[in-house]
Amino acid sequence: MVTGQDGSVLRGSPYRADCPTRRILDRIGDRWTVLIVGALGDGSVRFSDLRRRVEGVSQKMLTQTLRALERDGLVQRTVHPEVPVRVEYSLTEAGRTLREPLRALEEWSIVHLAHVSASQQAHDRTDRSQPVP
Amino acid sequence: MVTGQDGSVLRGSPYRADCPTRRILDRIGDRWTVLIVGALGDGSVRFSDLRRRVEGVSQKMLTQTLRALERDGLVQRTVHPEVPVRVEYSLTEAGRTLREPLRALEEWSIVHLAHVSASQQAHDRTDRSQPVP
DNA sequence: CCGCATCCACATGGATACTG
DNA sequence: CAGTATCCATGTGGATGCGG
Repeated sequence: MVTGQDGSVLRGSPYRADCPTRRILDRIGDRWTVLIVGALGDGSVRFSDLRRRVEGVSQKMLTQTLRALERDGLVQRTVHPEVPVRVEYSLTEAGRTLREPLRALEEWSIVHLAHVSASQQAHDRTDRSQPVP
Repeated sequence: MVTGQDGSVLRGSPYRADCPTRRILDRIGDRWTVLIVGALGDGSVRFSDLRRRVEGVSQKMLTQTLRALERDGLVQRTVHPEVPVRVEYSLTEAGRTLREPLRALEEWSIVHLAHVSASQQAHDRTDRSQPVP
């Protein structure tokens, strides 16, 4: 929606369906993608291990997220046709590059979480009429 | 993420409600936060301007997101009690620091979007049975 | 073991109408 | 202008059961 031909940010619309940032955020902005990318790390992890590492994820969402990442060329899926089927996942080279900016965000989170939490509590104490969930 | 207090990656649970990354992602992972932070930039922007800059956002979501950011101490809200009320928003110092990791992510998006899109199309051509929404 | 299919609860967010 | 309040459509994601 809202597609402007000019690249102006202030005049034009920064919110466009084809905006790279928007596209990527729609991908990694979900509940699990970032955690899964983190959990994959450098190695090759099988499905059940992954499920244990990313505690709280349902197998539906794990599968779904992995499929999306695979489609995006960020995750490699390898099936070992053994007796009990073994499937391993690993980040592709492109996938590994995603870890950097993600780590930057993680850093920020760790550094600023205390400040953010303090702000929230101070704000909640100040304005009792808006208990913001 | 995936970092427990003990530093263990494989044993502990990376998914915990108090995980800093999880907390932050829950905040900025929504549809508008990142765009609004970007639209605020360095200056002071009034509500209606903001709404125009972040085209596509409803006033409900704009208000809601700004309130959350304000509560987090990332956005400063200033009311000018003039005839037609004028309200201006700007990033706090903490809020401005968020722009760096966000920019890193944006950079990544721009650099890798082509690759990701290509992967998607290749994947969709290869496997017609799973059109992955 | 890995994953798909189905049903369903809930949160997100858009449209609309009204206030100060 | 800058919200607040309400209703409602939709998407996300959890639970469960089945299949290869």
